[in-house]
Amino acid sequence: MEQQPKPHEKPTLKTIARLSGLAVATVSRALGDAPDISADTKVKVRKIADDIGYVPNRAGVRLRTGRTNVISLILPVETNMTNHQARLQTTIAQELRGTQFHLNITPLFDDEDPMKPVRNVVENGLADGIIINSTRADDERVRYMMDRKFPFATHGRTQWCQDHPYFDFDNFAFVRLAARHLYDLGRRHIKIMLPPPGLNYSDEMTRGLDQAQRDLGIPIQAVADVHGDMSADDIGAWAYDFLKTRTATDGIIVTSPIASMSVVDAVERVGLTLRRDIDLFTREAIPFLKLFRPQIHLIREDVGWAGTHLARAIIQAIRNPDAPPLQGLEVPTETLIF
Amino acid sequence: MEQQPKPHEKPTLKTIARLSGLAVATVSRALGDAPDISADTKVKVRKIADDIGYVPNRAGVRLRTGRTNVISLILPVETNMTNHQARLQTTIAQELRGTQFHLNITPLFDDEDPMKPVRNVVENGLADGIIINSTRADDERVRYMMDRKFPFATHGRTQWCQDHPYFDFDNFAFVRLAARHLYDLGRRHIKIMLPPPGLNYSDEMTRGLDQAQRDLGIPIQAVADVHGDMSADDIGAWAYDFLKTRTATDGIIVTSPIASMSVVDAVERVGLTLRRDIDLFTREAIPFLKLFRPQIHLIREDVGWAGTHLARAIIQAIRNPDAPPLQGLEVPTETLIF
DNA sequence: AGATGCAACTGTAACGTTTTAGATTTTTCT
DNA sequence: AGAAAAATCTAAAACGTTACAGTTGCATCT
Repeated sequence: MEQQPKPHEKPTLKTIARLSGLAVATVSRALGDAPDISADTKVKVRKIADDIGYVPNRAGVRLRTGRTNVISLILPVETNMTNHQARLQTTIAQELRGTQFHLNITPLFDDEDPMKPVRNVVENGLADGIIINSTRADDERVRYMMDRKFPFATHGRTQWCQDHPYFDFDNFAFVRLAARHLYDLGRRHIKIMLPPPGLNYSDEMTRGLDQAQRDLGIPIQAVADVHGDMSADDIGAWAYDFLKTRTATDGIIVTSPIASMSVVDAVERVGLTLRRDIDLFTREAIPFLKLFRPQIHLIREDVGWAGTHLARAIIQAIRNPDAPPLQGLEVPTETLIF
Repeated sequence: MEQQPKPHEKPTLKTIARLSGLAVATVSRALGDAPDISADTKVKVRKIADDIGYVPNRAGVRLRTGRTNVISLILPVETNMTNHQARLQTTIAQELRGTQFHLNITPLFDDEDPMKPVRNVVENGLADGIIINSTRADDERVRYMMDRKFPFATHGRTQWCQDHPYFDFDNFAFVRLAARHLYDLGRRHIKIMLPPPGLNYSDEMTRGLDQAQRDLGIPIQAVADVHGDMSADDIGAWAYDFLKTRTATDGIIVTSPIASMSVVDAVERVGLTLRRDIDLFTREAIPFLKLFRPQIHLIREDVGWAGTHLARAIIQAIRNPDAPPLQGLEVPTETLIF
């Protein structure tokens, strides 16, 4: 056991072994809290490790165990850049602080198969877990990862979501609430602009729409030819044409803040006045629409919660695959309407 | 050389060696295009590698060479969540597509030393290169990385920036342009809200401010007690008080879109009218202020360019450390005013 | 013929870690 | 005291890669 003030290089298990007089294997097992190492030794090794600032070499661990200590967040590169995204990432990263996990951003481009990044990560062992969003009810990526028992969490639900970790905003409830709100304001000619079809939350909103029509006994029309993730300009142009020809519309439900701004702009361009002639209901993650037009009715979505939850969920899925999956649903209520 | 249809496992160099009848070392060197391998062999090896879908094991490479093939983007967790951030990341990721590099997000929290993540990455070899932003003129992180010859690129300049890769928006020019624009509109009582002091771009703006005062021969006051990264509510409250008491103000220059919205809100609350009583000049990365109030004067900042440039710059710095550093400056011009 | 040079390849070691099987010491039991 | 059992530690191998020092076979030179 040489208590030499070691040379100036990155400490490894070997360094601790030399310093403590123990074998490398013993040091490894001591730090890993293995049952066949004495308490004394564990304390001693831990002490030395802390003193010299030992940090396990990721490549070594990864090569030996296959564990990467990386979580991969797969993000569609959206045309409508939302601050949504930034906030989600930030909170995930925040929640990962203090854990061994690093956050890796894997972009998903419009022009490529959504399966590609997933397959890449799974097959090449690029991460211990994956977070995806923009789920479909029958999501191929989810099926793929479930089949292979690869840890993942989804932002948005799927048809199998009782069996996997997820976080979702309750868009079914959102639409019902929005419709009810507009109805209570006396609106009877309500339209809704849905997100791109095929996505699970679009389906949810359609369900919410059907339910709302039954609840209220009035028809609510989903507008065709346009959806919430088109460019602001396209939405604006469409909304202008639409409002110009369908003057009966007195209420409109919109999914995204950017789309809302375009719609409001169109409303004003055709000469209508918010709250007097027409009411608009939407939701937002980052509060700023209030400044834009205080007349907009809106519900707050807590994306921070989503990020925190997803981070916890994926860690749980990695560390404890047999535990019940962590699931969360943000249900908008009357009290969240501003 | 067994041309056996290999078992169903991840192909490695060993697999190719078995298939080709060559030694593992030869295969490695062939794929690495080493000079002492015959062209025939290189072709043969490459063919087999492609056929069986060989992808180098990152942990193996990393352990052996120390190269991580990771680029770390260190992002301050800002209170004012900007879509700026999201866009920057996306374009960096986009530019990294097709390279061997993965993008790692390392958050920098308000409550921690900005040196911490940098030191962590450098000392533990967590990445091959680092991208940072929110630079100071005398930035400790930059000094640290230059001393250690660790590849990095900065979003924002420093006092040493002729010697390292960077991308920056020319805030000096921005302020001059903004002031000139307001001056040409007849404004003579101009105020400016600066970003937090200490940051390099804040210094740049102060320089631009001084220059503008000399250019135009009028005083332009930097407002105290408030700066561009405070919360929207705080800025709004401050702006309200300010405008209530200093009615002489007829022009104001603001750095961020969110701050602009708050200021506009305050302007309207005190009963002033944009363009008639007061003009506001700002800049934005994602176009939406035009929808908010078309009366705002604004310049477009191309964050996409920033991301693309920074990605290229860091790759160059990693692959070719002795080449002159890639540097870019986005200079706002009259033609970019909308 | 023997030496020299060269082109093309190979064997071995090492990066840092964990696992496995085994070795050594200590304790407990009779 | 001696044997069995338990506690504690260690040596070696392996993960996939690349650098280094050879080795082999063959052509060229003197």
